[in-house]
Amino acid sequence: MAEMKPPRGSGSPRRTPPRAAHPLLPMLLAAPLFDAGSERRPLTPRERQKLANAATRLQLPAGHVIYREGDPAESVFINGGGVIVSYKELPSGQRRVAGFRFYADLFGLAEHGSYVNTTRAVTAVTVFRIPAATIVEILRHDAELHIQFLCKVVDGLREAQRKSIIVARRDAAGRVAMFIDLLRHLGDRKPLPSRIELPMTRADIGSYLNLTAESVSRACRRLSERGILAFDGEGARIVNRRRFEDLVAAL
Amino acid sequence: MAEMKPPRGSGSPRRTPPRAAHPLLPMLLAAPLFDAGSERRPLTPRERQKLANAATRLQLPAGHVIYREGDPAESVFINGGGVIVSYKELPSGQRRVAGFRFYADLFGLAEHGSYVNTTRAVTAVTVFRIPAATIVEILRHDAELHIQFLCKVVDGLREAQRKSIIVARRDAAGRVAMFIDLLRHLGDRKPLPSRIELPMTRADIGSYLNLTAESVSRACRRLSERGILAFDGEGARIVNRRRFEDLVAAL
DNA sequence: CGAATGATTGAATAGCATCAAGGACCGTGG
DNA sequence: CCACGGTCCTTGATGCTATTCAATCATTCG
Repeated sequence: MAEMKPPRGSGSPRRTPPRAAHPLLPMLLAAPLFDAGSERRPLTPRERQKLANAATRLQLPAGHVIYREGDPAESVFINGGGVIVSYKELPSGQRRVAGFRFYADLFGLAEHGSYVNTTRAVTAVTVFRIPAATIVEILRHDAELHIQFLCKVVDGLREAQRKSIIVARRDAAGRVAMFIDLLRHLGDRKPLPSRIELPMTRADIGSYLNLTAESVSRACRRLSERGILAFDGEGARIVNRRRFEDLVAAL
Repeated sequence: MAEMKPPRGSGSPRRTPPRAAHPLLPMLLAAPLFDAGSERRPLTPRERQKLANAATRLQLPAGHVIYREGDPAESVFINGGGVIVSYKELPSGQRRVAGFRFYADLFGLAEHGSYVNTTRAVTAVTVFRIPAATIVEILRHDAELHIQFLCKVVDGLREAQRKSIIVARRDAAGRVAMFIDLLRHLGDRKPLPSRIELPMTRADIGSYLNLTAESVSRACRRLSERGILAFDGEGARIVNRRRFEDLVAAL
């Protein structure tokens, strides 16, 4: 009765290759604060070069832990390609995924000198590491870049609030659909893709959505059965856009 | 069997008076980004004066809507005293409370020139309104204040993440306890208070915690029955600190 | 006093978590 | 080449807990 469902099993770290627009220079993309209508303004080549001069470029394999919660925060990071997961380890040993960081995302902002989350590479990634003291000095002397930085942090705040909205739904299928829609809108792709990569595990997705991996699995199956999404090896394809968007908007 | 529970009913907007440290000047309090050990540095009198010169001071009654989601974002705001709730209206008519803003909190940051949430005064409040163009100009020319601003935004990001952790709990009583603990730690009060004001409605608390007002009510009753908290008119008192902290830490 | 708002309580339902088991895939080592 | 262990995904049966629907009570305001 169940249609052919391509199981996903994979015994090891993921290996989706990162794809970066301009692999050698760090990039930030953030929505502007006050200028209505204006599109995301990317960093200028000069600004990127200024960051690059202060940054160390790292290539890390999937599974690599970039920093741990509580470590002294000596650097901030910019994702140069690939997917990174940010999470908290709870006393019970459980993980709570705070979010995923994609290309041009900023992460590693500290509180009182320590990192608040642990971050781990989901796929192979490129990251730019910038010493904290250096970035403060750069921002102090470059008001324009400072504002871009501020915009990016505000972006992070919006994402956290969007997450709250998603998690507030009670139906697991709706949460998964909204999660996929969230990923779909990342990076400002002009034609919204109909296929979305899901390199993270079901457990990671579930931890982000406040669901168990089992519930995520069941939700995916229901979405398949309803003809809304199709799940293949490491991604999902939107089968019926109408119903998908209706489900996402159904709040 | 149920012990005397002072019901809370109140037919109208709340009227808890705001208490501000220095009512005439705007204030921001934010944890520093990288300096380990250093306490929250408040704004200097000069910085406060600079903001005050650009700000309009407003006194608003409880229930007053400060701005609505989607309005053109012409100003940013600093809470000068009182409690403000920030929420989103969903198509279904439901509300999702994003958070509460207290003294020295910053709010009204836009995305693409529009406000993303609606904010409403829970109690009578004092707010400082600063035109967007002005604040950008100030930050552009005052790197130190700009960094304070950035710290405050990062603070907001942390709060949103803490909310995610709270909401991830399954038991309603635990969520309510963590919510009360969150409020307890606001403002950096030296001796943590054993009584916490709850000027917002059960529905608002529930919306913040992803619970119905009924569930909040039941959770409060259970916390009473277990001798952990006592609820009076518009607040809660910690009866057994040990068990309260155990419950809050139980993750 | 009557209307409105908010809080509380009760009973039935719906939905996810839990526990348990099985299967698919990958890398490794004999 | 193939068997093995590990990781991840899937599926099933059961129990628990918040939601829902409904009713009641308290308080404030006109």
